Amino acid sequence: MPTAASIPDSPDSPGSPDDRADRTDPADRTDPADRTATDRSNRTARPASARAAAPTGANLTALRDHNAATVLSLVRAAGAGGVSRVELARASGLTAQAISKIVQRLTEDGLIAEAGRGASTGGKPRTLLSLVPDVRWAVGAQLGRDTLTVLRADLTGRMAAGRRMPIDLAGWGPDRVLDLLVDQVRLLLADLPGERVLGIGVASPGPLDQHAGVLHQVTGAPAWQGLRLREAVARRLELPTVVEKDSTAAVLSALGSPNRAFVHLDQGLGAGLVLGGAVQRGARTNAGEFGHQTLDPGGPRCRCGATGCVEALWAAAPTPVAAARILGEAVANLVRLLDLDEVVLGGRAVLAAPEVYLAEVRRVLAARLPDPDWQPVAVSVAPAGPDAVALGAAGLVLARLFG
Amino acid sequence: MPTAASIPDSPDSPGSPDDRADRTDPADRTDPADRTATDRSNRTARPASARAAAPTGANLTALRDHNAATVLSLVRAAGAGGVSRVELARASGLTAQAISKIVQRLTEDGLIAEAGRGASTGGKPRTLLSLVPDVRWAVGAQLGRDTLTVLRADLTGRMAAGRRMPIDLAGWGPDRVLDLLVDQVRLLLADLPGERVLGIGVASPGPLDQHAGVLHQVTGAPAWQGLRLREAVARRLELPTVVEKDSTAAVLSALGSPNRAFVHLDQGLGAGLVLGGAVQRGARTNAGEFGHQTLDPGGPRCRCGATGCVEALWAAAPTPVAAARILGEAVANLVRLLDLDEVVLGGRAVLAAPEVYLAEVRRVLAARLPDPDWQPVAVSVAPAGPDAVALGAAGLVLARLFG
DNA sequence: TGACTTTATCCACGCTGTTGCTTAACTGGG
DNA sequence: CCCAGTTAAGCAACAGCGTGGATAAAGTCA
Repeated sequence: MPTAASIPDSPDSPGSPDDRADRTDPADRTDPADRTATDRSNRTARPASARAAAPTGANLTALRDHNAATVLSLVRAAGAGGVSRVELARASGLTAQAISKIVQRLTEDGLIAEAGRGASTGGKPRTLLSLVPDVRWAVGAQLGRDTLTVLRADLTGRMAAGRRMPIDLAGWGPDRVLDLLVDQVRLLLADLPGERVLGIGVASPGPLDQHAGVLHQVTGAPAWQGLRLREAVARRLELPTVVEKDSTAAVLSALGSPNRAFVHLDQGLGAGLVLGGAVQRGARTNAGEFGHQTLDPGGPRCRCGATGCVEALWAAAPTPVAAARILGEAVANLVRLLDLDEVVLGGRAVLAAPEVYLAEVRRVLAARLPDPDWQPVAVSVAPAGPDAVALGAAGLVLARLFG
Repeated sequence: MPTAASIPDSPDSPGSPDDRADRTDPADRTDPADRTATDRSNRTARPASARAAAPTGANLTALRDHNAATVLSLVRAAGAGGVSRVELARASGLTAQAISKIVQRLTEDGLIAEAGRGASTGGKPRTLLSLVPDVRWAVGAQLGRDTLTVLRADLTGRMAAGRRMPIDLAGWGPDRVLDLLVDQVRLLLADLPGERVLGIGVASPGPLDQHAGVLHQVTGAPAWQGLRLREAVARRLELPTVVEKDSTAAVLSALGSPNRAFVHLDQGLGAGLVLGGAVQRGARTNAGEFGHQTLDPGGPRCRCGATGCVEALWAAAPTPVAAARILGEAVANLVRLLDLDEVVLGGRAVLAAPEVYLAEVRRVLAARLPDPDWQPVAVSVAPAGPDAVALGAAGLVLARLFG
């Protein structure tokens, strides 16, 4: 159930359309800088987009940043209760001395602070440390087909302020929508010094090139095709900008298992994947096309042209329970293929009947995966509710800080 | 097509059954040491096996090892042609000085050596470096239900020697099979000094706990249930030992795209996944259960109890082409969900009719994914042929060295 | 032949985490 | 009440990492 407070709708829509060079030719989508120079593998059938597996070297700065992110991440995971240096040392594998130094730096930066003392375990009691939530902020935005959501999140990933308003992505075109986006972000950040804003994450319907920040064709919105979204937003707001597919962003809307999926059932069906602790985007950053998994070759024809896609079966289901069951079957496939232990359900279709989806997905999972080797799988509804995508987009910015 | 030379069959089977304490109670499968101590997340429905996301700290030793592995990996990727220090510096992001130091250390260890000079680009010609393949060896073994494969691979991942022999996994029981395994490995390593052997990787049918190295139930072979396979092998051979599921091991049998799958169609159907450059095992190290993806709820009943599993549909297919088409449909789902750009087909069922599978999978992929956003996907048959699983198990050991 | 370019190394340096030791802070027995 | 024992955290010296500037080596080209 969506427990967190959600954004109040606020219908106002300024924005003046003017033409800028944000468009790119759909032909040259790939960034040549992304390809490694020393790529002389002698395999016969070489995949086209063998993007740098980035086995990149690390220097002392990278080492320090890595350890700082590690510690910060552990402090965040501890929540308001706090953690002691001793616990940080044990969990990170670093020595107590190293932890002390790192904690000192983080404290000087204002990111963490002492938060009381723990019970003594026979000697000097541990000093507890916790995150200072509001020294840095991340902005998250969701460009929906009919809705724009903009919010501000603190370091713990909690939403502090936000607005949601109706738009017409296809009809208005990029300039008007982006101008509106920019105005709303400026309102959110009005009383904040710029150096305390880490950046902005913008979630959009796919497919897109996440790395380059360029949209591909957005079904039914030709004006957006080839838009250099990251550049466009970064230039207007002068903030570090990250672009992400909506369902992928959503998986970062809350902390969770290192092997989890966010199943986003809105106008389309997508899945955001975190596997082995890392967000998975795939070779062309299009991973998570969950809606067009074939679940029944004899099923109804889908708008994608194929037959028996999950999305088509779901749309054709006679009752809400039947629709939820279809989703459950697809989720069972997902869990089994990737060995997930957490599935978060979200998107408007789910939020319209959360109990039905929760119950049916759990039921199908229990039936399809009776073997204890595959249990338990935690199934829940996105705590951020309708803000999950935008909050996850903000989480994408926070992720830079936490490793 | 399986081009590489494959292991000659050699039927001999010593091995004396004696009882050792390699068994573990199936109840205490999880290793308590794997769980983080500072795990006090306040989520309500916490997944049971939220194994340490391991945001572990790094010290200077780890930094050095990481950079050495990075460089070594780049040298390996360059193949026999070699790479220069300058290219290594550019690809790794390290300075030329750092590369020089690292190269010096690696050369002293005998892992790499100079391999001629490149053409001058206007000044002193570059000194080319390449891997010395046979200074270290990795052993790979596949415990099949009816076959034992044991081989030795050099640093480039090429098989140097190996044997394959029939066994009866269920009938013989662990001790006889493991004794045979140990004898065969000793034969393979007879003329090698121990310090040049990096370790052994053992692939087995799943499910298993890869991290703990403990088998779960092996269908039809109750004597193997709960066997501490890693400990048992490590104790007998006194070598670093890694255990892996067969299909997961196979994905490491050759270098390839950072987003690829090895589809292993043998007695069962499994998939080994490399996503984002990392092998994916999932929450309970059971990822890749590809055979029991539901592809047609109205289909025939599977031995797993459900209906319409890929495996059941495949088995029920009237012709080899129809069977290959089923696999193609399942692979199309996989490619679309994870955005893969490379799929390798292997296992005896594929190797029995490689052209049929290759053609059908390619055909279905082209039909199911007409959108250029999803192309090209390189589809091939495992170059290592029947040795893919064992070679991948050896690759698992090599992976330690290459990062 | 000599100027120039590129490659690779030498050496001093700053910064990292580590080690050994000291100080701080609390528990609990006599 | 005191003091031994225990645990937490900081201080100082240190080894090892990659970096930056200078330099030698080995080619090209006019």
